[in-house]
Amino acid sequence: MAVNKKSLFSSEDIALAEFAKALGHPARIAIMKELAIRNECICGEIVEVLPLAQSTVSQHLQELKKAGLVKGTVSGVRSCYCINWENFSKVQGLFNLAMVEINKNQKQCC
Amino acid sequence: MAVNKKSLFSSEDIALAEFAKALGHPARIAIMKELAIRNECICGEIVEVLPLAQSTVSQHLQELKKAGLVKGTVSGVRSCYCINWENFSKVQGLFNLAMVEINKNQKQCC
DNA sequence: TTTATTCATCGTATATTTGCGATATAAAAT
DNA sequence: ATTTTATATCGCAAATATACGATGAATAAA
Repeated sequence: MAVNKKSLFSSEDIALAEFAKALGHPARIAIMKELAIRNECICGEIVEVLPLAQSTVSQHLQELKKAGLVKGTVSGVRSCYCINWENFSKVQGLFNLAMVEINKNQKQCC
Repeated sequence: MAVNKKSLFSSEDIALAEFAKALGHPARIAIMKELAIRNECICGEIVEVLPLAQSTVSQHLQELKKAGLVKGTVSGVRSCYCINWENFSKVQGLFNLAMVEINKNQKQCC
């Protein structure tokens, strides 16, 4: 039991769910907001702002990276993280489209 | 350890994350899409469309309900599910606003 | 009244996520 | 060369999610 059935869904639904899941934790929402308003996205500064341990923040950053919403470059000892605009805008656009589609003619049956 | 630290974040971030998390599984994306295009949202019909067992679909529906994206009414033996437009539109709007805010002036530091 | 239908919930197994401290690695500073 | 600093990763524990079959509850049909 508890087999992974996710591959049985359409690739669009999988992609939308991956985007949503990546943003499905307040820490990752906070990280994205923080990255969006900073010029300098040094990892340590993100850690300072969040109420979580350094290793935990690092993990959340890896997840955002895995989902393609964020990219990182090392510069010396520091690690600089940025929103991966190319991908983020694209996927966020697709998500938004899906939401608009759902919102169309709001059928109410009960 | 593995304590739940979610309450340490802003209520806005928590709300946004809850919305995203509710949509963070392809089955729940598929359910929302299905509900959006149907006049009659009988539970059994949703089950037929998804590649999952009845009990699993029921669980996913409960999660969407818990997140306020869906509401259900019993009509006889049947159970009718609908998108909770009032709440869905509101939360989806807030999420969209947050995304727009993030997208503003797309700072690139690395 | 008995039987069938529809759906929710329980119990359970497994998988995944969340979180931390400890440790590793690699550059920078001394 | 040694120490400090910044960050990633490992190992672990606990929490949560995913999935199913079995069972329960309630209405409808026979």
